[in-house]
Amino acid sequence: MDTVATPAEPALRAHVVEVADALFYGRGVQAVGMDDLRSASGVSLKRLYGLFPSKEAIVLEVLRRRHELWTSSLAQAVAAVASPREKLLATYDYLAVWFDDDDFRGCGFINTFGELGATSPAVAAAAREHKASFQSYMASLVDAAGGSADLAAQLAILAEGAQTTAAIAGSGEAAGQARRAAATLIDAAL
Amino acid sequence: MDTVATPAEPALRAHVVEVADALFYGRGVQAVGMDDLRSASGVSLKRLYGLFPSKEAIVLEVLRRRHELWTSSLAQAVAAVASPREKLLATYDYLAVWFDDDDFRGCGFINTFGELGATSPAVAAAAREHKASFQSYMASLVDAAGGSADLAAQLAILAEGAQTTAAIAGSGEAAGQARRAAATLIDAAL
DNA sequence: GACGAGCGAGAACGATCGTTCTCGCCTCCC
DNA sequence: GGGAGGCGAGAACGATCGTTCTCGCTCGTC
Repeated sequence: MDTVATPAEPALRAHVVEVADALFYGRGVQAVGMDDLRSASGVSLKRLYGLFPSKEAIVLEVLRRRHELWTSSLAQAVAAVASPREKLLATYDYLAVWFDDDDFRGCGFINTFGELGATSPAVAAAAREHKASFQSYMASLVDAAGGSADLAAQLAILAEGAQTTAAIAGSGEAAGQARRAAATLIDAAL
Repeated sequence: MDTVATPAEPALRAHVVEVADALFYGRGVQAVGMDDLRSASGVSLKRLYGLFPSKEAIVLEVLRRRHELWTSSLAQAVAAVASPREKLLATYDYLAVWFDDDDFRGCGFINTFGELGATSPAVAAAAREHKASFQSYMASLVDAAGGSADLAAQLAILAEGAQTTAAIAGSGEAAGQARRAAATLIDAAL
């Protein structure tokens, strides 16, 4: 039977992607070599290239995982509160918790887009799809609250701005500022 | 006397920085080699390393120039209108014009921060100072309009969010959405 | 016209990258 | 127990990077 020493291929892929995510997010994609990924994951180069055809494929898989984690965590935070208005504001509370992580370094999609978006169409598309997904999620929440599509776009812009502001300034206070702005916009619109 | 063939050193530096800015902004810093900069600028490698001690020094000079251009262009757009409220909104009109540039690819500071912020403290500091400068400029405009510091932070976050949204989505409509949100926040606060 | 300083073009260099290959060892099956 | 297949460790490879060096030419000066 399988022992710890030989995990099934899907579990190994997941492990590699998780380690790669931490490395890429913390240092930038181009600053992490395949050998760094090998040491950090304990998976040999031969196996890495058996699991993934190239480094870019790993990058895309990392972005896919990050999108899923973000989406489900946000949905969980939204589900924890009751009213449509609270659900809208829950987004910014979720951001506040995230910003206070010690290793918070901004939105991984924005960072990777800035680094590789101009050279890798696949990376640019992944970032675009992630942001479009968030915008349409916000639109569904706003719709449930009786707001317009324009309000949804405005709330999404606030969330984007809070992420880059918190990342570059190195402080999490942008989450509270964005939350107060969102509350003002919501109350003015409804 | 000096002819076209031997421009003075400051003019040559300015030329190199301008060309480097276009290359770095369009493709990302790490995707542009010193040889690309040599071909694009027509300045030999030996001269490049006589003008600047390293590639990173050129990157920092590019960011410094970009900060000055952004700051003075924004001030000019703000000066063109009269009332304090209009001056606040002029920021977003300025963004709208910028977003419609064919080669708009987001905020150069955000992009460079995402690419090199984790590895180069100097780049991270340049991005931080640029954003802090913008925030304090917004704060002075808000103060002149009789608004609070929190309103200033909120308006700055809207501008940040519009930049990344426009960059990744590839469309400039975020400027108008951010402008309408800003108007709502201003009217609610004053 | 001879000479020396300075410059451009590009080779050279050492480092590093993504990717592949080699080799030795371990393990599993008959 | 013996042979074969698969794996890990790391060398190898070709490309590319930032940076420096070499060489030959051009020019200004006496």
